[in-house]
Amino acid sequence: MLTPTPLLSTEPDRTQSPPAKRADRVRARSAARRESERLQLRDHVLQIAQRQLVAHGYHRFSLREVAEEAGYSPTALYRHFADRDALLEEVCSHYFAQFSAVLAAADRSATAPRARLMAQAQAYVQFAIDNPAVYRLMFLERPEMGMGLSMEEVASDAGFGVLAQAVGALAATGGIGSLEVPQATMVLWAGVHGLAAMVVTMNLLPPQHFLAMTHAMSVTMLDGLQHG
Amino acid sequence: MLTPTPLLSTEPDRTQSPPAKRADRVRARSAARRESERLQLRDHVLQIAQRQLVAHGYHRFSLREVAEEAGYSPTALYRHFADRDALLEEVCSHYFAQFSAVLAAADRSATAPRARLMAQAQAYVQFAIDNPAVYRLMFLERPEMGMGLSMEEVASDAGFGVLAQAVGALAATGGIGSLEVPQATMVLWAGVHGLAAMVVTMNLLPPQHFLAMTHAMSVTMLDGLQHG
DNA sequence: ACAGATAAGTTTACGGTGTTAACATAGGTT
DNA sequence: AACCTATGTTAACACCGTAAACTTATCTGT
Repeated sequence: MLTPTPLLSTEPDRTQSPPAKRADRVRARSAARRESERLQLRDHVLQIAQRQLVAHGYHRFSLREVAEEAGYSPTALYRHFADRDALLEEVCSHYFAQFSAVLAAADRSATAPRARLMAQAQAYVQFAIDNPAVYRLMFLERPEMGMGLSMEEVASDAGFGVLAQAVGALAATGGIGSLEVPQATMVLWAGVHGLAAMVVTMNLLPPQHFLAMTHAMSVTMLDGLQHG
Repeated sequence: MLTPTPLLSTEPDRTQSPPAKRADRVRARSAARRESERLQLRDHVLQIAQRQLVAHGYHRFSLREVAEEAGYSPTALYRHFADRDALLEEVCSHYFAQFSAVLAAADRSATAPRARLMAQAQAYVQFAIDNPAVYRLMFLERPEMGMGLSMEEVASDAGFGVLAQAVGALAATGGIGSLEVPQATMVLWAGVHGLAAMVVTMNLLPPQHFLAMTHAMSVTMLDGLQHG
């Protein structure tokens, strides 16, 4: 509408690639603009999905309501996401990045392996306290996560590089007893995950208690690893 | 129909209780029979609900399908259960009994406090492996569980009497370091719960691995408690 | 410049869910 | 015989995710 694209018929052979003519540039920019619009829309929808997820909780999350707030018909979202789960999966991966950034920051807040692990545990549970619906989505509502992996793959690849690395550092100082690094990593993860799961599912204690329990659990496990 | 209850108008004062007449007995038995029928139906529906829960998993559980298999219209169930959640709550409480029986049996399989706790942990995760949908329902899908409880109440009353008792026994032998019994109980529970939650949500490792990890986690935590 | 393909959005529709309201009816009570 | 209550039914509402058909705008190839 605003770009009439006037001269075009003067160039009959547009298949030869090296000398890019004006029409090609116009076409390229047009495609880029459309692609950017598409990405912008995707991002917009994703942000709304995030907001609604944290606002209404995981159970009430509805694709139709996301579409309504975004100003589209429900089925329009299917041009951009395969289905509801795919949409949630993308929300998920966004928060996964944020989550591992939080853990990495906690890891950097100390130098001794033990202190690094303690800080990570604290940050882990704090994240669950701050984003219950998100943690639930990431770790409690995805049966298709993994399957057929080895312990090593799970312990290292699944976004827990920082954890596995800190455990490795602890092992180097003799802080792990008879356990292998992957096993110790999984045990530590499972322990903290148990607390986080409690935080986001049953609310039987105020959050601060869980932070205190995280501390207790961390020292218990780390002591136990050392004397194993 | 079968009980015509002939002589009744001859007795004006039925409020006096001691001399129970024939009519009263008939009425009582009739009421008892109806009540028993009602309970029988409730039980029938509950059994079907259990079956479907373990068969289809938590997410696919549907009140309408339960009603269909039971041979009733969907709305009929509302005469016996407040709503879907109430129905699931009853299924839940049934399995809670079974679960704590399993834990108690495991507890009795050993005498030393530490061995008792190890056995309980193993049985705990085994239960989750055997009944994933049930464990999920019991511990992962109920936001209304508790709230406003103290740590002591949670650690003891919430069906974990066996666990708390074993921890108490361990504490008596000096097996707990600086932690109080309720705190130690919660830490142990959370640790094993983390493994169980992993079993029933993500399936990234075969079940046997989780049993091995349960062992590793138990010894780690128990060692850690001792040297804390 | 015009015909055709492609992409993005719409409306409509299907099958599913939990739940409420209005009605039917059998049984026991008065 | 009249009444009431418990236990069912059907119909209906408001959601849900998703597939199919259609509309419309934009870009593309001849």
